[in-house]
Amino acid sequence: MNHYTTILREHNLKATPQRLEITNALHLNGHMSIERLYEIMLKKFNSISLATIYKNINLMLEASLIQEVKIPNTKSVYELTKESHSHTVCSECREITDIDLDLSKIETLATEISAFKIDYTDLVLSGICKKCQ
Amino acid sequence: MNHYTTILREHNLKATPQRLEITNALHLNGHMSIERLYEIMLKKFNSISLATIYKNINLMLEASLIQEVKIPNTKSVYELTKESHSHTVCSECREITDIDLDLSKIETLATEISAFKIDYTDLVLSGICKKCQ
DNA sequence: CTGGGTGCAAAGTATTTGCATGAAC
DNA sequence: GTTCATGCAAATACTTTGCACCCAG
Repeated sequence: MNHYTTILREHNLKATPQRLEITNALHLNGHMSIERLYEIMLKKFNSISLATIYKNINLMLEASLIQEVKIPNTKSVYELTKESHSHTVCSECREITDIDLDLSKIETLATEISAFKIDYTDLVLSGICKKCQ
Repeated sequence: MNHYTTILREHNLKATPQRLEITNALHLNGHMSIERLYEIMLKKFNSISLATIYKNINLMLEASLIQEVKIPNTKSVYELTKESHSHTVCSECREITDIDLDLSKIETLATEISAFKIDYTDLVLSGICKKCQ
């Protein structure tokens, strides 16, 4: 049985073909906007509704199965939840890429400066990727 | 003459009372959503239009007079442009605060790992602020 | 005075909701 | 069989646009 079938059911979400295709598309593409996801989904389900996409994205967000990524000057994209990581975004080709960076020093410093108790840290590096330089 | 009068004119924007009040409100409040800004502006201009807010926010963004800040689980807020800095957001009181952190080590590391040429870095720390702990 | 800005109304875009039908389990 | 998801249409929310009038410079 598909991995995401199990995960969906663990969150009391039925494993419909539409939902499995959302997880599949995110797995293959990494980061997708609602708009892009809709285009992809249309290829498999020619009468899928945007409402279905929105409803499922919201349910999956609540279940922490996926996460929203907010990038400057861009619509939000969504990704499957994985270990904490940062993102790069290329201003040329617009590609969004995961990058693993150790932020613990920064977080320690921030806590010392401000007595703020950090739950999670979002870091986005904007610039030009290797290919576009 | 008001500082922002000068800056607006330098960008070929007339220094109208509405625009000066936007800069003033941002100066006093730090970070504001469109909605909150509209509420504040209504106190001074009882017939101001949301369209005026949107038009001016967009013009000021183009002029780099202000910047959009994207925070997880929240509508975008805007702030007056200043030196690069990070933000904390409290999940309890929702307050957004500036914090100065030296990100150069992280940026150097990121460049080494990925050959990505960084133009700017956005860092948001989510958690609980001192007051709410 | 003149060009650009404002407020209003309408249009456009994005997202959510209600409901009848259909599919998952 | 029962519950919940889907797709459609309508409703709501958010943002932009067009235009007549007005004000900053």
